[in-house]
Amino acid sequence: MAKRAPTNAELEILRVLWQRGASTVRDVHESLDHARPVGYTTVLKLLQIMVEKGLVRRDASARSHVYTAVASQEATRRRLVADLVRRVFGGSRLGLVLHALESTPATGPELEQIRRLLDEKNGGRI
Amino acid sequence: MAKRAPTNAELEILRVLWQRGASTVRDVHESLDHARPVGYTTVLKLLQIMVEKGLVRRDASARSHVYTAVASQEATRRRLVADLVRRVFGGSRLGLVLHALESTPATGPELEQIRRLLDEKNGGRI
DNA sequence: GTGTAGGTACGAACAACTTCGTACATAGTG
DNA sequence: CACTATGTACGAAGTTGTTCGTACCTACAC
Repeated sequence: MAKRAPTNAELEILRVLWQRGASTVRDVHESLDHARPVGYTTVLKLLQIMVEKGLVRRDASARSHVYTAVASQEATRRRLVADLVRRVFGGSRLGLVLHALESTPATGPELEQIRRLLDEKNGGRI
Repeated sequence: MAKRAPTNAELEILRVLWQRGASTVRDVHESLDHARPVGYTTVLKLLQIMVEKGLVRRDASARSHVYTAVASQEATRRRLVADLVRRVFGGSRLGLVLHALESTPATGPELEQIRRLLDEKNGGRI
């Protein structure tokens, strides 16, 4: 492991890669949120850095290199959530859960979904 | 608002202020986690910056200035969790809740606590 | 062949964070 | 008074993240 967590700009690029799958710089550049325009070479540079960090893999066999996310969105979320838990909740994952539950809108279907998940967990344990 | 979120080093200082209440630079410096030692003037500088950012208030009436956290720990947590939800879960707070629940250790008492909170929320509605 | 469109590489600049050295002020002690 | 201990202020350097300009390469159309 020892991989540094993705930064903000890197996360935006990863989001594109997770959604589109393997992509060229151009693909990523065009798929990026157009609300905050960013230069083509900026995306290129970021992807190069991300290769060095081990966040993406590069296939350079074609003229336009093709990039793929190394870590899954789920794994990355775990990583980032764990960081937050450590930094902000003193390492207590339960702390985050309770906090998140408290400030979550209590619409019926959502509560249902949560309750279902809880039941499953309970079912798993004896 | 428009306040920038506290950085890592700032969070560590805030943790001390929340725990100890109003404190001098020396207080904070000594209470800081000694695992990663940091210079006295570093803490001072950080506190000065935090005053500018509006993260802490300073009482300069005594020779040793006294600093107090402006935002509560709870409010700061809300802020940071909201940032994470935006950056990592595309703004879906429920996404975070489900994620956090899934990767939370399912010890009995904890599940109980969560269930109780859920019941309260339900009671609140309707 | 020549030119152009589209590609990569890379250096440089700026901003934010973090750290600390150094300068300077002042309370208190002998 | 002189010295020391304890404060604050501030500049500056190192690091990381982000952005982009510029240089250079090459496929392809004419």
